[in-house]
Amino acid sequence: MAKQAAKTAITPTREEDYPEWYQQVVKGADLAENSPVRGCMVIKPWGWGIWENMQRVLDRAFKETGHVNAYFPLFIPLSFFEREAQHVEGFAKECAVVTHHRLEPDGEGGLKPAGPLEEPLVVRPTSETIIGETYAKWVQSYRDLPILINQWANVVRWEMRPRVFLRTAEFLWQEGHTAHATKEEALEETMKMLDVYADFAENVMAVPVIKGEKTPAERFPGAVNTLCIEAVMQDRKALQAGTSHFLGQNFSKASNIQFLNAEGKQEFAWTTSWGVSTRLIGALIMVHSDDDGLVLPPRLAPKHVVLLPIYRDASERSGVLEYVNDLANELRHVPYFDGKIQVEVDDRDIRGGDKVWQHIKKGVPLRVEVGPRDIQSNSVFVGRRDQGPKEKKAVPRDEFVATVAKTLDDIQTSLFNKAAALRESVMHPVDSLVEFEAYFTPKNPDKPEIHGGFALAHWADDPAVEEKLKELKVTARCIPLAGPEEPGKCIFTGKPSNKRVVFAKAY
RNA sequence: CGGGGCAUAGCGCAGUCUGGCUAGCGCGUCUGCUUUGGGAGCAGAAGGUCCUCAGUUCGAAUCUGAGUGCCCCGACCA
Repeated sequence: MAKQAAKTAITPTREEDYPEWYQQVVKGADLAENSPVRGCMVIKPWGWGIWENMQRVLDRAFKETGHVNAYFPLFIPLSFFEREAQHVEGFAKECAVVTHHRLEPDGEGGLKPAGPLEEPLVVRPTSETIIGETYAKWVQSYRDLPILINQWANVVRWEMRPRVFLRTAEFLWQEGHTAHATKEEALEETMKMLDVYADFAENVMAVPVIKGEKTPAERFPGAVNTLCIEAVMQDRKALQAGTSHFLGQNFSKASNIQFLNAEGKQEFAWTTSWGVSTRLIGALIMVHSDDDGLVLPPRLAPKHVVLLPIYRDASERSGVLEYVNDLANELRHVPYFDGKIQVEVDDRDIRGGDKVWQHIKKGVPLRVEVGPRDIQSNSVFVGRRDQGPKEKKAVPRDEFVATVAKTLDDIQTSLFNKAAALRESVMHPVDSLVEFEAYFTPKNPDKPEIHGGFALAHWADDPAVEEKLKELKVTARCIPLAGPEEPGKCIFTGKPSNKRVVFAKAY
């Protein structure tokens, strides 16, 4: 007797234990695993495939907006790092520092660090300082500007509470660093890249975002202004999915990026920086996935279609495989998004049900079963990942091939719409502190249930507000750019306010 | 950095209190056979410095001491 099949592929469900569900989705989809180094993860091929797709699409967007790629060192001399006071304050506590350059026997069979460095090296938590130092050498005249460079790199921030993809000690990202002759141009760049991110999140990740400006307390250390995109996860918490910083002249003064303008006067350049990281994969998981595992938007899925040959014995096998391989080859020529349909034929010798569930847990958008019966009727049996695992239907083979790209677009759209509906359902105007507190207080404080959401409330920049927010474990996510001007009173201090701010618990 | 807990097979655990046969169990892994349109069954196999070091003892996974690592709660997290 087969044992009772679990109702969902992932246990626990989102409702039962959201953080644990997240970890099980990552495991079930074979995206990544924890490594022997605390806080550092091994990204496995399926997870890496998603990141590669993100990189490809973003990289093209950066090139289309006039940027080029380059690479700067992993190590930053401590003295560079010290130059921008705010920057130091923000990052000092999470820096890994290299102090030695050699190992030697410790006399007990092991090794110990030897050869102390004259100046310690900080493993980059971000590269403003080292890139600023380099730009200072490159820039002499207004004719050398703008500099529009991006780099793909790893960075290290020694986090106390790591979580796979969402907060890891080492993570991968891209960081754009630009220098401009005028403030206006730098501001325009900051906004332009925010739009690139928002467009990517919505059209490629199928994740609706709120574009906004950070409050002073949440700003990047050393920035004049930080813009961000914020997304709603299924547990109603917020996740910052991308940031774009207007750095003013803070870093150019710290690194001495000066140029001679057209009037022959020395000026400091205006700089920006902007980045997104492997954290986006965490966002992808928490926005779309369900209790059966990962759900991938087709535009980022490493494979769009998995073909599952079904046969009983060797005599059936060759016929089915021939049919399936033929179908795979035809599909591989079908254009989709910015390339072709990616197809996997899974003929591994493992039990059928187990195999199908593996692909469900990995979030492959389309599963196609082909057995002797289907071949007889020249049709295929199709399951969509955005629908239930049992909702499958027979489709004539040629129709499937002709409509596969459109079907993937449908899935992409349905995922976006579902996420947009979720976001709408958790946006909530709040007009009093009492209401605010109630909104963000779980019924069960020991094991908080899914609660809260995105509270839109009037706000004033005041230390008392920070105090209250900390108590509730809520943060000001952003001042939405699109939010209407609306006179009101700060719900914390009673001070006048002309716009609502988004508040939420956050990752 | 403060408070608490844990350390035995890849993972989850029992055994420790009360020292004593060859250190077990579940899951997973591997192999074979039977199965396969929905998460299989049977048979077999591999896999352990019982965290480390020192001590007590005829004998230590078990008792004692020191060390190390990890987890949870706080602090911290642009």
